Amino acid sequence: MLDTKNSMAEVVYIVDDDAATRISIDNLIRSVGHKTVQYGSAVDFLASGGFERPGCLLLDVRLPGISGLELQQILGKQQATMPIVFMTGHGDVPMSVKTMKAGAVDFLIKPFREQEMLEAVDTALKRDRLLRAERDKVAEARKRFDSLTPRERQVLRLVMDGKMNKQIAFELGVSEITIKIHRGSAVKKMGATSMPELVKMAALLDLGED
Amino acid sequence: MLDTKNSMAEVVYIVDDDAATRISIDNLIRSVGHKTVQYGSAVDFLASGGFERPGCLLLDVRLPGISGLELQQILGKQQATMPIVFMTGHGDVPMSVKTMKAGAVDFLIKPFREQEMLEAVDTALKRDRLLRAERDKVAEARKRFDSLTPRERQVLRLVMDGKMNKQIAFELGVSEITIKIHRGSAVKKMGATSMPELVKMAALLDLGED
DNA sequence: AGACGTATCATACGTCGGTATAGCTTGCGC
DNA sequence: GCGCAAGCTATACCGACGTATGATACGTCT
Repeated sequence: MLDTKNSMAEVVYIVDDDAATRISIDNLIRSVGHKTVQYGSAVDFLASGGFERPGCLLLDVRLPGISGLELQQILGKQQATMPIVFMTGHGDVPMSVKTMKAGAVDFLIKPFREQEMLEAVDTALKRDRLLRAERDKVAEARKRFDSLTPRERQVLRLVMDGKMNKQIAFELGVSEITIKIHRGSAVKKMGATSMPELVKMAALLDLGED
Repeated sequence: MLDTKNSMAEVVYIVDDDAATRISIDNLIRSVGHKTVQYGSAVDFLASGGFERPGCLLLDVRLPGISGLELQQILGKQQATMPIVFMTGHGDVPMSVKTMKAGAVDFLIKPFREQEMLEAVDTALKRDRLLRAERDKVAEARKRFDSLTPRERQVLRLVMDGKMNKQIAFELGVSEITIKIHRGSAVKKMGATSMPELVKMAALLDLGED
């Protein structure tokens, strides 16, 4: 019962080249019940593949080899959207602005107050849960949509545009009964049990959007 | 034909207590075809009520009376979400991070490159158009939804949950034909011509969301 | 009292969506 | 060539949806 609440599989990754700092932060984060993993460089973190796991990243700006800023770029180019909290002793405004524009959760100046860091971690983990939940829903919808035949996809798009079966039939130059067949199997494959549910799934896929 | 493209009714508001800086920025912004209005203080800008008009705000952090930071807070508490580009000669990292977290588009250090400023303005205006378009759609949907009777709203919510007329009738303890009546007038009042369209409108109002 | 909006219900009719059954063609891979 | 998925079509039937017609009841505002 030690592992309660929001620390399930979530890991707070700490990447800093200074061992003392790392350990200090590690203790702080673990004191509120989060799991942690430390790395001394961006390369080590990347090699671990942990960036795909649920959690967040506490990242020093200055690092040997790949810098924190570069790591953010690299992660950004992937689908990996792990929330990042930057830490630095020597930060300037343009640097902080750049990272924030790129989606960083926070940018803390060492030495920071413990409370600041803990709040940033909370925000980051919360954001990760939201993004992850959204991404999973989209991925599931995408998977189902990809299982449709080309014709089924085509029909589904027109259905999402609010067109009636007979109109779709006319547009595609086929008979209405054919549309009914395609529509029926499309809906079944998508796993929707009602029109509203289907429309919400389609919205996740940018189908028939305004 | 001088007023083309994206400068229709959009105004770039410049708030800075230094007249020379103001004029310099004003010239720059107008040189690329944007309309501008200058203010020497946050109070003057607020008094003008311009924050509800389409456009963006170039805001000095240091201002007499209400500071730029405070102005951002004030605007944030309203529905007014005018995109803000901060400018300052003496900014620190915590300040820039705070404003970025509060939604600022950019945070520029004087002296800045002209290109930086123009790009920030473009981003800000683009964001304003998007937010404004979204806000208008929501407002329109809200207006129509508010014109429904309580019963119609209730029925519509259940329809958005994917429930059939007969199920809704059972849940509300009335006959199915009654539901059909309410549903029919609700759909008509909402102005939707198809289920997908209706669901999308409902999504804007957080009706029957997952 | 009368007008109005809201809510309720019934009957009837027409449209739309959905499925089952059954048959046809085409193209691809083995 | 054979099997198979995809696509197309027809007939038939049923349930869900929608609307028109007509009616009752209740509360509010004037």
